[in-house]
Amino acid sequence: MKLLDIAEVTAESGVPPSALRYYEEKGLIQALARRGLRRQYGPEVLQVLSLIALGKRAGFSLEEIAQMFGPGGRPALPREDLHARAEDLRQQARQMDALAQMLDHVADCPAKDHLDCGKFQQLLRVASKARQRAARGGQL
Amino acid sequence: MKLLDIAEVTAESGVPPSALRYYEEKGLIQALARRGLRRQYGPEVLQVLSLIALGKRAGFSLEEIAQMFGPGGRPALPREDLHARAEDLRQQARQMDALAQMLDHVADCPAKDHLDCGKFQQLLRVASKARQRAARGGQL
DNA sequence: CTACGAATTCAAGTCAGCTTGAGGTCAAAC
DNA sequence: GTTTGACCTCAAGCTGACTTGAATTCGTAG
Repeated sequence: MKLLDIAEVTAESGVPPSALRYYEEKGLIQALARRGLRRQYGPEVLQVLSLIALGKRAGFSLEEIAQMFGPGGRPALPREDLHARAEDLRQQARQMDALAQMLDHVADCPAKDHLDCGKFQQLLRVASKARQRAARGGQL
Repeated sequence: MKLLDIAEVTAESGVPPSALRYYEEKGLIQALARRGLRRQYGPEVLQVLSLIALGKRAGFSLEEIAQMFGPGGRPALPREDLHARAEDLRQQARQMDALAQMLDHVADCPAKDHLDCGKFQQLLRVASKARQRAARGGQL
């Protein structure tokens, strides 16, 4: 079982050493051993880092990510919460698709102001709808 | 044309006055007038705020949002950039759906560690794949 | 016309997520 | 055995997105 030096983890993941140490401090990853002072990571750390990157992109805080995927292997959250978050994510994914459509649209729409454009308005309504009082977050 | 007091905007949008003033300072919104010192907003500010909320959820900075949807009505970015961002967003939306599946899965999967679970691994691969060297961001 | 309360400005503070720098340690190459 | 260079720790600094608080300004109700 090959162990990775912090620099190797950085090379393969793109995550700088300072961030890796920070993640460790926050309980998201851990080195399997030390050689002298130096951290030695197992290969699976790369997957955990993918997971962290994914979670961050989805807007989760490091703390939330740790609760869901942190070392321990098992989430520190009740099943129902996990399913709720999943539902939220799907909602968010649809909003993102709508936003993508809006960007494509404004790129080519001739209107002087995107808010004047019916198509744009409609996309915005769709994107903002259905999220009325959905869990995480709040009102807008 | 009815003008809105800052408190009304807050009431309808959920965005606190301090944040509204901050957005104005950053050029994302603007009041149509002042009554004395008090800002008077047009109703369309609510749509702009929806747009901001959407953009934030998608991980854009306020500056990026201003470039895309800021006052001026027209994006301050070349068409190609907008389409590129749209493509990125769709990618991200798919990643979010994958993450949702992962959450649903870990909620019920009996494995002691999610990384031991083949299904989970597969979902992670799918989510992390295809984004190898896609524009915005970098390596992981 | 005074008083109230909602809004204003401006400076400073907060939090997350890192980065940077100084000073120290240690494995491996020479 | 010493030097080198990668890594370490710890404290301080930075950016983005706001919030908070003090001191002030006004429109409106009485």
